[in-house]
This record gives sequence, C-alpha cells and structure tokens, in this order.
Amino acid sequence: MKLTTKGRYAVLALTELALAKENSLVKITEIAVRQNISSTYLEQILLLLKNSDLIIGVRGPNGGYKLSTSPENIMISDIVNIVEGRMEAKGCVSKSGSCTGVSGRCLTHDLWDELSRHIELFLGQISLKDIIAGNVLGRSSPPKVLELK
Amino acid sequence: MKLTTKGRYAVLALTELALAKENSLVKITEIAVRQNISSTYLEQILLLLKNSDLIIGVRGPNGGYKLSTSPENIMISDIVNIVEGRMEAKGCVSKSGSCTGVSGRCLTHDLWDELSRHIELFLGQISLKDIIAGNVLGRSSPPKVLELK
DNA sequence: GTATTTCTTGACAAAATTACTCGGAAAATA
DNA sequence: TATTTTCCGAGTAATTTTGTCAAGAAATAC
Repeated sequence: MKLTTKGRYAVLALTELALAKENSLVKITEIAVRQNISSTYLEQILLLLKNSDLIIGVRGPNGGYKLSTSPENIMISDIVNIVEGRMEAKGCVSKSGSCTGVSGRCLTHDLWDELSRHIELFLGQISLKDIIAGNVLGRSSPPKVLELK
Repeated sequence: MKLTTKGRYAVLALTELALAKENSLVKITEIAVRQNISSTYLEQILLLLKNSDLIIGVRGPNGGYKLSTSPENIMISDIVNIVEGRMEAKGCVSKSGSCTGVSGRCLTHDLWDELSRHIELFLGQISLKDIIAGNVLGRSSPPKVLELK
C-alpha cells in the first residue's frame, strides 16, 4: 500500500464529488482549481477511477463526474488501491523468487504482510461519508474500531 | 511513514544482529552476502542506525556491529523512523501553507494524520525480539495488541 | 449539421526520489 | 607497518512520480 500525492489527490477529488449535490456533475477543472492541482494530471487519476467504476463520467457541455454510488459505500482503501498499485508487501523476494534465504528463511516477511493488512483494514473502515462528516478522528461510530487492549 | 527497501533492509539487518550471539560482532559483508544486498548500500544504512545509537560499530579486524540494547527494547518504528525520514503526513499544505482551502478547508487532513499515527502505533508495538520469535502474526502475547472490537 | 464542451487516450518529458557506487580516511589489531 | 574493518562525503544511475501535450470521441445546444 503505497501512498503518494496521486492517492491523496484521488481521495481529495472524490471527497469533492461526495460534497456535490446528489446526481450533479462536477468538472475536472472545478476540482483542479479549487484544490490547486494540475487539471491534466487529475484527468489521469479520475480516468483510473472511472475505469474501475467508482465514478461516472459524462461528456459534452455541462458534463463532468459524479460518484457511481453513495459516499458511505466508497471506502478509502478502494480509492487508494485503484490509483496506486497494490503494494507487494514482501520485501524478501530478492532474486530466486523463493522466500527461503540463507539466513534461515525470511523472518521479516510476516511483518510487512501484517502491516499492509493492517493499513488496508484501517482504510477499509473509513468511507467518503466519514470524511465529509469529519468522522475520522476519534471514531466512536457503530462500525468496528481499532483499539488498544 | 514512508516504506522503501531502505527501511526493509534496515529491519532485516538488525534482525540479523538480533539473531547473533549476545555481544558478538557481525560484519556488514556477512549480512550483505546472506541477504543478497549491496554491501556499500548497507553501509550507509547501518551508519544511520549507528549515529542514532541503535547499534554500535567496532572498527578494525574482527570488528562489526552489534545492537546497543537487547532486541525486546528495539521497536520496528524506531528503525524505520531513523532510516526513512519521518513522513509529512499532511498532503494538504499545497502552497500558501495554510490548510484552509477554498473548498471548505482541508477535509482529508485528519485522515492522513490518523493513518500515519496508526502505522506508527502498529510498528511501535513490535520489537526485534518479536520478529526473531515469529511473534508478529496473530499476536496474542502479553503486550498490547491491536484488535477488532 | 456545426460548434462547443468535456471527457478519453496515449505518448512523452521534467522533476524528484531511491538505490547504489566510489574513493578515501580513521581506528583497531596484529 | 600492513591489514581489516567501520566511517564519511560526494557523486551517479535507475526508477518512480508528477506532470504536459496533442489529438480524438461523445454528447449537447444551436
């Protein structure tokens, strides 16, 4: 699970779509100007999200983008996974492919695996709706929360 | 909290040190060969860890590196934070520095903040000892665990 | 149909970061 | 002194990220 500006732009853009009036269309340039992002770069990103059916693009005058479903059904992990490739998480497949190194097999393998699983779990619990509701921090909402025991 | 091969190499190398007999010294080249990493690159990384007093370097014949403290006292987050710079986590300070964009302030700010806090928390609970004990997955050990409620 | 708006697509280029190399110096041992 | 090892700074190659550009396609308004 990589995380670059690409992923952040994607979440930001979809947040804008989520904020728009239901079924109204938002143009790329609107988002780009508001958020001060390169509009041509944003094009690329929204295209990825469209091809994965997370958003719907409408061409022609007064066209634009809208979410394909309601904000509570779109999780942050969905967005990030689409625009950033899924992270390999291994960090041990050095060359021969196998994971059994000379030093008594790959000890850190599980660590990175578990970390990315953890991140995925975290971002999979937060929806666009949570974000526009400011419901990210100190989440005490009905859905599962991660907590120290 | 970035995560590149640099961070993974660092954890891997320190795992090797943790596996070594108490107070025995391990050479850079030993680790490099065993893990199939560039030894000169590994030098740089171990140097960083040494300058942060996580490990101790001994020069001269039969020199090498050893941990500066016992494996259970070294957390993965310590290691990663040293070799990768601390991640900015914001993703919203576009230009003017302030966080109040035109689109009704920075909605995703909290999200990335919370994510990196979460990662830090996770890696801060796992020590080198846990790794060499294979105690990463399905942790049910005495120390605090992250768990779904 | 024509013009306009906007998305769609692909190829390309600049910038930044990551990953690694190199040459040598300092310290310790023998 | 010679050898072995860490230490240190600078520089370079490779990759990834972050864009730009130009042209095409679809929908709408006129």
